[in-house]
Amino acid sequence: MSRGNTRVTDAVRTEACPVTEVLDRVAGKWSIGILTAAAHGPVRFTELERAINGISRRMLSLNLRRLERDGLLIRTVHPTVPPKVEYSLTPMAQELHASLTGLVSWAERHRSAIAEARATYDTAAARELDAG
Amino acid sequence: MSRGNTRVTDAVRTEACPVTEVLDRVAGKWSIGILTAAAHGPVRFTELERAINGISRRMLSLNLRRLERDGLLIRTVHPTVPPKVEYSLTPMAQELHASLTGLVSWAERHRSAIAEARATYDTAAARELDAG
DNA sequence: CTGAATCCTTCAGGATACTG
DNA sequence: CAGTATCCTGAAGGATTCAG
Repeated sequence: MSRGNTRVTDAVRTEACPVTEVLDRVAGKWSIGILTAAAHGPVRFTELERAINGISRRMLSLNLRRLERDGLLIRTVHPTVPPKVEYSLTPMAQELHASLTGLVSWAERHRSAIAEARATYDTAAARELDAG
Repeated sequence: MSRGNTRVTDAVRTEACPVTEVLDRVAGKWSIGILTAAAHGPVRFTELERAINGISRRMLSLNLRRLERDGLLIRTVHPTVPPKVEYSLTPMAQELHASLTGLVSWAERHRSAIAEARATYDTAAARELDAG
């Protein structure tokens, strides 16, 4: 999520708006996908890369670091050759994943309704352009 | 939800698509705040502007349009002078708001744990820099 | 295999000014 | 009151390359 030229520090912002703090954990194009992909046990880097359709190696790495930093992911390095690194959710993240499941469920249930609403809205706007 | 010997790849691909759609509706700095602020009945534009700390008039307007387009907000114009416009959640959005409440609750419960994890992570990184 | 480093583009979002 | 229009910045994210 872009914050533009906001001058407010993170500390002040999160204190003022806890809602934003939630979003920051889940924000970004890939966080939910990573959390979902890692929810059912230890997963290797390459497995995640293959599982999450369209993610770049860079973004996967960046997001894994951020999630690990926030205490949502456990990173386990097996000192073998070739290296083997596994990621899994912390208990805290497991809870988060449960909430996210609710979101996913909502999206599945209303996906077509949203598409329809959007189409209706757009045709209405187009008609106004014709009329005006 | 697949478990056990189901391969991660298959489990995630089927979820990753709606996941992206969810995120698109909730993405952005203000969507959750707007949905939360409008959840308890019709709210006027200026009321939202005051309720949501730090939002600009432009972003409020843009997000209201987007939410309305997706069928999450109802926009009611009262042809009075001065103009009066009220926003309220559609039933679909009410359900979404229920899920979002879970997210907010999660954030409140684990906020300090996240801050602590972050501090630990950062000090560990700093120590490695010193050692190296 | 698991990354980190670098460069580059896109776009959300802030500041500001204007309008019915 | 409830917006729209314009300009601009900074962060997200993609592509590519290098490394342990």
